[in-house]
Amino acid sequence: MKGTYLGEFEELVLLSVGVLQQEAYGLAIKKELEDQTQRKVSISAVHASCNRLEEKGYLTSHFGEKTQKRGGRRKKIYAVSLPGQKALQRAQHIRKSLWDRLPPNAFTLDFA
Amino acid sequence: MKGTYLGEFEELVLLSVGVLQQEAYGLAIKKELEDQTQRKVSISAVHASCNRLEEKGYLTSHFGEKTQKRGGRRKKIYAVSLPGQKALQRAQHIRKSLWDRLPPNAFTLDFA
DNA sequence: TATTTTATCTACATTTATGGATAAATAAGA
DNA sequence: TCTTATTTATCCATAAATGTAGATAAAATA
Repeated sequence: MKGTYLGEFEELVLLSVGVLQQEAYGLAIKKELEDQTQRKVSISAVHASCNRLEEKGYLTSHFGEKTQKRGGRRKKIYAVSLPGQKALQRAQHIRKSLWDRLPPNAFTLDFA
Repeated sequence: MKGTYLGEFEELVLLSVGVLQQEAYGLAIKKELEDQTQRKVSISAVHASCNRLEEKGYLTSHFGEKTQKRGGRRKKIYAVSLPGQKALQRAQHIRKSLWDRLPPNAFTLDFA
């Protein structure tokens, strides 16, 4: 089972890339994750995760054009590949199938 | 971020325990996971994961009664604690909030 | 006593997240 | 042009978390 799944953090990174579109590069991904999760995320973790996702074929990347406004190295822009989209779908599907099998009142809390 | 989240495998284990109710013990959890994920899961991974989830307070456990029909050590029956339910809820919520932020046509695939 | 079912333990390899240092690319100013 | 500041990626070493195999022990029935 090791390494065969999307990790949870990886899944969030993939989703963030989908959300950010043309602005999906390291720092922006970090910020998006921090906003949504309310936790501190290290930039190294984001880069490491993106590299791994690219190795796995779930992300693609290209370097952005230079802009007039800022200094700084070019942004490495990521996009979710088709296999990446399928991996997201698969993860969702597995959870949903378990979710659907939960007996009524399995939990005290209301899972709206 | 390390260790602050439910891992993906842990999340599936929690859900399986919710599904199985009174039958939520090692082997049954393994089977449930294998059925739903279509992958091989080692029994050690299940036990290790349950132990860790119990340490984190997301699962509780008690030993089942002896049954007439079989030999064998008593089953250790798990249940999802309230914090465990909240952790599941939180994981869902974070994904949903990213999901909702996806621009239309962010993905080629249809995420029904 | 033997057999079955299950948990527990131990050791380990792999994966993941992090911090910190460094390098590259760019713009702006002297 | 030269220098400096800025923005970003890359690299490295490491700590922590995760999943696994394999051995062992315990509890139960026959």
